Amino acid sequence: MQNRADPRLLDAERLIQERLGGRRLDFDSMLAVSNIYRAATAVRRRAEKGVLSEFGLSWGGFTTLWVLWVWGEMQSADLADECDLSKGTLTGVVKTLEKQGFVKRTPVAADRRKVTVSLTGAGLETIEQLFPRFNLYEGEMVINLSATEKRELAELLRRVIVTAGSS
Amino acid sequence: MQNRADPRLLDAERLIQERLGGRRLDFDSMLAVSNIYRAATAVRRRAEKGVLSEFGLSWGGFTTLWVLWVWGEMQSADLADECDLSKGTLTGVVKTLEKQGFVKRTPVAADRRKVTVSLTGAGLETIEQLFPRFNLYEGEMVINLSATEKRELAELLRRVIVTAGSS
DNA sequence: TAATATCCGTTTGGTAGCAAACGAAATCGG
DNA sequence: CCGATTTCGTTTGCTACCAAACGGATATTA
Repeated sequence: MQNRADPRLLDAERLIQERLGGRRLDFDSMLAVSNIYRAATAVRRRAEKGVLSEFGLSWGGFTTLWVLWVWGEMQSADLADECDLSKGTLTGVVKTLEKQGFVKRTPVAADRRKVTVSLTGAGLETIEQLFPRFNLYEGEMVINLSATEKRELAELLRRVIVTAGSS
Repeated sequence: MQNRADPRLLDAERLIQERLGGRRLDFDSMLAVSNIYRAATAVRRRAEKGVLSEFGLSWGGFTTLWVLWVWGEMQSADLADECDLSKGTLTGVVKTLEKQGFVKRTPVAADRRKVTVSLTGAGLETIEQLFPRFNLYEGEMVINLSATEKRELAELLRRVIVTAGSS
């Protein structure tokens, strides 16, 4: 374990080990989990400040647009699920996107409790313009990883998602 | 690349490739970045629903308590920095923690613009009880990773943090 | 088929989070 | 010194997010 590889982040980690080293703690898991969260925050902030703000979109708004683009028209509950948002939150996100003209809601005739959400023309145009640029940002953020490392990272995270997600 | 390793998550990924495959996109980066975010959400939710809610703490509140535990009394700006929160957000988190009696704010005599934040006795007791349990949760969430893989994951994420964080 | 239970999206009430404006306090320049 | 600038933490206004309560619509069952 080359523990001195990156001088920028490990100082704090070493301090923590000194402070808490007396206790029987699982440092490997601690560092893995806390870095997941820190990385996610950094990535989100960068994307929001960069591309997304130009289009007036939050991370959640972008995700919703993107899911609708890939999957097409969707029922509200499924959309919430796919976007990994509670249904209450999704209502708000869709409301905002509707105001912006990116999305439209359509009542389902067969079951009047239900609603489907779909992209408008403007929404489609926006996501088609936006996504390639977003993807460039993604590339920048993992620029220090080789292709193999990216796949490795994705695979390791996949396992965490499965474990942590099955609450 | 064994792309069929985990049947649970890859279906959507394959669909995406089918839908977007015609475009010249960087899928490796896309999957790495989006999995970072999904993993972070899963991890946070699980921790909040599990241990943290028992102590009436949010993720941010926990982080703040933890940082104060490791680093000791801190000035507000440094604390915000270390917790990776804006100073405005930190004011709110500290206000909540203060209400709960976990933390106290002390004006700095030498510079009356400044304030230091520190754990109260109850705060210290709480984090000392809480952290080992939180750490067990962390362990559970990466239970499907070997020790080497955990360190690998932490290291890959460290590089992402450095790149994405230097905005 | 009427009462009950379940299901669906929205609303509500709360915390969290950010950026930008703010006001008080310290520092700097002349 | 004294005015202008910078540096703090807080406040403000906004979006996002969740859980739980809600109310209308559909299913179930007796």
